[in-house]
Amino acid sequence: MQVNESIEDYLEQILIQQEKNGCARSVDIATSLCVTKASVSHATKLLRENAYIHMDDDKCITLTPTGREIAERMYQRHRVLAQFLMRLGVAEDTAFADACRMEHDISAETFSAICRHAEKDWD
Amino acid sequence: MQVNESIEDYLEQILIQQEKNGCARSVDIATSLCVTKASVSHATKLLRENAYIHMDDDKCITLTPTGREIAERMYQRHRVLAQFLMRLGVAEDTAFADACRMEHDISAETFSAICRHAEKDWD
DNA sequence: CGCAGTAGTTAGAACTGTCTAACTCTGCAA
DNA sequence: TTGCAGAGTTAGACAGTTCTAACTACTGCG
Repeated sequence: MQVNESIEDYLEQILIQQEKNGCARSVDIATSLCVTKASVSHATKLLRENAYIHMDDDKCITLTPTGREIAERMYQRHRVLAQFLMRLGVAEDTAFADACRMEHDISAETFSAICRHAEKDWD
Repeated sequence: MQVNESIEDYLEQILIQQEKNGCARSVDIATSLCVTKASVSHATKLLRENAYIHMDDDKCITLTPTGREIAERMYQRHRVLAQFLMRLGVAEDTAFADACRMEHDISAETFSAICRHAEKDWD
């Protein structure tokens, strides 16, 4: 299995819920990502098989160190990109939505450059 | 057919070749996008069926007005985004490669904001 | 106890985008 | 004329992502 956009989104969402509630539930992931429970079940099966997540007996999902590494990279990108776009004058909702897609596409070099500028005031 | 990332890439590449040579050829599109001729053939079939491109008897591909509109939007985004990233300090090659993916992801609002800042000097 | 609601899984299908392999067609050169 | 090279197409396969529909399992209430 290769880690692609969809997989990164699942991992990031699991991180967010894990931080908030201690662990993530399939049904909440489905709601947040606007997909069906079946899609989540399919994705979590893959993620389990590849040791990105762990699911205990009561279906509580937590990230393994490997999964967490990817999830935190995505989550950090998401926040920094959104902040950066807002600094450029983009409305918060749009900034978060666009950041959610951009986070998968940019190279480490571009992300570094954006980090260097995300704190600045330009206007 | 919905216009997605892959379709946008084909249209943009056709525009670039059309500007350069008067029309585009499947084999050159394949080389530029690093896909097989079969993939191009499949894509151009869809693009023809949906009136985004026209292919004359000697296989010369040109954009219809509808196709051109999308292609020009993508090409403009590509150039502006790449310029913007270079202003942030990203190397040219990386800037163009990242811009090529980002161009599909950003909203009109974010693109406007980037346009407003692409010309500025920050450093 | 029985039933309803909630959570999760599985099977099967569809769609997209790509690939390889095999084919046609055309033009050119020995 | 023959045959090769280049360009394009078609068929069939595969992987990824999603869906619907039907299922199981658990919980809690009347």
